[in-house]
Amino acid sequence: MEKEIEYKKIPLFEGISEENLKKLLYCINSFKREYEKGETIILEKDKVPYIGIVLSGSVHMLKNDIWGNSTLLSYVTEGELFGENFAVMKVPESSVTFQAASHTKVLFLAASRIIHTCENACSFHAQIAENMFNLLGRKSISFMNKIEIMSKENIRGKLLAYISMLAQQQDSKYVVTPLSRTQLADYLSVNRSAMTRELSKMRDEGIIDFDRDTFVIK
Amino acid sequence: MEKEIEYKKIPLFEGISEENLKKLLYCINSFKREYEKGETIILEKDKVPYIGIVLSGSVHMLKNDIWGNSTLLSYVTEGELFGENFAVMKVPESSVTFQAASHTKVLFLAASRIIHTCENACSFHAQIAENMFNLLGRKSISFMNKIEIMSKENIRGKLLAYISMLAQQQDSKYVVTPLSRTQLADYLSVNRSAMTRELSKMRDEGIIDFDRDTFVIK
DNA sequence: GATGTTATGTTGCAAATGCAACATTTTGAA
DNA sequence: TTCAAAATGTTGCATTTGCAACATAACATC
Repeated sequence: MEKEIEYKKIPLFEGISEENLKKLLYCINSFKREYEKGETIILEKDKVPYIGIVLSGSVHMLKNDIWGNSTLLSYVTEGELFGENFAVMKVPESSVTFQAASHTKVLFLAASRIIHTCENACSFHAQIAENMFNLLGRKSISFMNKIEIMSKENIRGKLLAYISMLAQQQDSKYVVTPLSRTQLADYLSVNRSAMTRELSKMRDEGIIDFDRDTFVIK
Repeated sequence: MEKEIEYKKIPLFEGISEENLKKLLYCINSFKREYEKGETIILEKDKVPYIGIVLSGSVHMLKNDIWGNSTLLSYVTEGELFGENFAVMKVPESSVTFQAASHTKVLFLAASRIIHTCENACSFHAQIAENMFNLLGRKSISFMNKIEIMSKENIRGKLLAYISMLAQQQDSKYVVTPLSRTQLADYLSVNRSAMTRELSKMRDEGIIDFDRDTFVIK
């Protein structure tokens, strides 16, 4: 059995002392649940007034279309949130399914208790709301980045947009990608072999150079 | 000169009475500014501790890559927010440029005054925080939808994913799209004529039917 | 209604991409 | 180390897509 992540390492709890966290977890109606591999955590169309935090294991986010085809949209690992986009809505209905990818422990927090400050307006309560804003903004920005990259007309455009984004983030012309080739092709939604072919072409044309996980912009 | 949108029609201010709104706007350090067409509102890498609301005109969101190419990412019209994803971050630095697309009036609100409840914990202050959570969640979900659609391997897949999404939202097999063909091709990041060609093929194969802005799933 | 403008549909052709099959390299477990 | 599994690179070929050019339809303005 995998160990649970320490609460102090969870980004949503950043800046909250351990004693306060205990009180807070009680105050915001938190509860834990475990799921077997493959078990559904939240089903499409479910009401989700809760934000989930993965304590151990991992969670897949799936989307079913009206013909019944299922697509893996993303996955959530230890310490990360899921369902928060839906939970903060006025009508907190999920449009995706969350499923345990392995044996998984989840901590649920009532979103309304984070969105609305409590009567006693405790400082740590304000802190978790602030952290929540942060995380929502961060996720939105990463979505924006992906959309910007994916909207490029061809594979070369996507690769250049991706590398450009890394260069801006890392502020260098030597950039390191956290994704393997297979993962990168998946992220860009392009064929893996077509992608490596394009990378080779770009190297031949002297636009970029690369070695393993490092790209050089010329 | 275009008229400003009424404050009560701005989603961020929903549920706040006019008297309270006046106090609130003062409390959260709001201020108005006008921009000429083409004028830069927020430049990439700028610190943006403010959330912008378009009162009249419209704003373009642009992204520059490291080679200097500029891409139009989206546009923001009357009553809508911009910069909020960046403003709610701990380090509120924009990674995009905002530019007035026409003569534009903008209302700025200090994000920190929305994120942190004020000392007197007024109810309308809590309301705007709640609205802000709502809007962030909503934007995130619309990004997710777009990513899901764009990650389909080919034009047919994208069209089907788009139509499926509409069908789920409208809960019907007869769906109405708010986008023209040209706009839809743009949204899906595909060539317009290739898209209409694919639509015709799909009709020939009996998968869908369509007339103007209505699609029928068979 | 006349007329110019924009959106939409159609098609041939060139280019880009996906696919499959295979060689090579890297990784991880025993 | 040794071996199997997974990741990566390469290439020919079929398919898809973008592009350009054009015809037609819808729309707006006078």
